[in-house]
Amino acid sequence: MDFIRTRIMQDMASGRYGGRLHTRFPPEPNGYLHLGHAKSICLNFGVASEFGGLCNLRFDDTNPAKEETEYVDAIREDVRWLGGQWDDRQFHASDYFAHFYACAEKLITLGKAYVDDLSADQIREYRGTLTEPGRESPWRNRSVEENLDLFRRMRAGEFADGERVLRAKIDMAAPNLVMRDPTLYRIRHAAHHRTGTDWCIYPMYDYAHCLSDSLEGITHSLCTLEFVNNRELYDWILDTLDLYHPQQIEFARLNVTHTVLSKRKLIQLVSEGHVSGWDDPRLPTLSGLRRRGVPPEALHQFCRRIGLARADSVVEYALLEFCIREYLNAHAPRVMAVLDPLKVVIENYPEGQMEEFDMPYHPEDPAYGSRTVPFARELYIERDDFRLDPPKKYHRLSPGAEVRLRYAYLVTCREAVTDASGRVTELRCVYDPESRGGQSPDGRKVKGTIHWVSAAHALPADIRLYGQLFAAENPSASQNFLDCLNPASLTLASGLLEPALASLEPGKCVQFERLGYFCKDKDSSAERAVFNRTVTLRDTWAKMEKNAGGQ
RNA sequence: UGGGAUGUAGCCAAGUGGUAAGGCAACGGGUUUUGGCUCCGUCAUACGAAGGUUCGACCCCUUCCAUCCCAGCCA
Repeated sequence: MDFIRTRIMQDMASGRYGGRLHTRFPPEPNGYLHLGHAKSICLNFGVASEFGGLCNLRFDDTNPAKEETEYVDAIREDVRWLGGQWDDRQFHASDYFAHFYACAEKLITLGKAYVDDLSADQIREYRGTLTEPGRESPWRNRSVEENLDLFRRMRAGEFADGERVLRAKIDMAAPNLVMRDPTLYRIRHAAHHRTGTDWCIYPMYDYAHCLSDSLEGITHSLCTLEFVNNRELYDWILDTLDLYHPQQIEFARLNVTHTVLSKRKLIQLVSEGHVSGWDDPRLPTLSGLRRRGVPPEALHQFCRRIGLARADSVVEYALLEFCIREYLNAHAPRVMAVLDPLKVVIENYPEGQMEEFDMPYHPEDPAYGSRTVPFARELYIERDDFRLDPPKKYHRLSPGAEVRLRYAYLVTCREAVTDASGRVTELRCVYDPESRGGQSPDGRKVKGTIHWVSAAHALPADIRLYGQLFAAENPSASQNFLDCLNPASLTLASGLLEPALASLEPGKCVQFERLGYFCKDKDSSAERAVFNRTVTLRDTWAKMEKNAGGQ
């Protein structure tokens, strides 16, 4: 049990909020959601359902310059995909602009806020530094009447952008810089994606967030660690206004190796064309992960396993891969596909003959049913499943060696045909007719089993093989994170699929046996399917070879 | 340098005075018609460091060290 759930249980037991639990997921609609947001979604919606509470979806749209409706729609889709249920509780900070304004007038009346004529640069100068206290603005002690008048005129549009701001009157010598008369409102003559030109003054995050939480009756306002300093202001505003007061609790944000989870960097990757879009399967965006074939359940497991604490941490990408494999192993139908084809001719199999094998879609779960797969004299196998000069412990095909063609027959390689350059172009094999289904008729041991497709029946397909977007473990540590971009993050292959795959719907995930999990992409056409590799299978053999090569 | 937060294995993370959970990774082995899955085993004399309190300290106290956050009219 993590510290937040522990605390929620205590609060519910003590009746602190009348035994209620109400959280919120408050994204700013200025970009797409990513893995870091998944952690927050799983937390906020998760605790709500675990403890019989509610979780609101709230768009923190207080900055008209950055926010767009496109992002609102994308965020809704992503949250829904992850199972977040907000029912009729989709809110927007912009819904509360009138309330925020009224609270601001009250703060002024209380003598706790003032209109400042200082420029942005001057405000910065007056703020002081980490070690020196700030100085009070010359406009700090205006009368309530003058402040009210000025603020109303700000709202009426009488001033230009940047001309004045509304500030809280707290303490310019506060050791916490957030408390040195923070800005509450700024003037922005800009159209807001929801309120249009109704307003030309917009509230700041610190001001809007606590008031939104309070208005919605939030009990536990969960946010990331960089807001620890802001909690003092959160509390100050609510206390000063004497309003219902939720509890802000901070947790460490998620970091994952080999990727970036900063909105700024993600926007840059998309806008500069380093990736194909927000849903590029190499991106850690939820839409990218979805397109890659990552099931939402895998993300839930991931969020459960990464834990929740207050220490900065970087989770290894391998853990995400583990969670993806874990779910897909149990839920993805098995099929056969060859990504790097090598032709095989079964010399003793009659020309023109064809037979069909019934193969289960899932070896451990009969409920997945089966399909038939055609077998004929000419096949394709994976080029990597043959070696002219096999290393020790190589269980696959090589001259004279026998392997099992998955669910079909045992075959022995008689000859490898090579071209002038020495490249193997074709394998001449013989099969054992007694081994139908892949049985060993006399109990002889055949260690290797390889996948295959019938040359005459195979479906061509484009396969996108994705690797890490960044070669470096921590791209953000580099001077320019773009320098860490992995040039091999995407490689294209022309594969051959077993015919049953013709009817697979886009968005569905399957396991290409012995290769990995693949998701049919929306770019697929009737003539040619496109598959994205979600994740490879664990490959113990590749690891053995690599370790042996290192010696 | 002021304030705040955090240090437990390669990576996460429990433990909150009674003698270091769990997961990932790694390594070894069994099983296997996926070199997949699965199963079994190994993996911190040690909790940032040094002192102190205590019968007993990861836990309490003191000092120190390291890392992260804050000087937007961003969130």
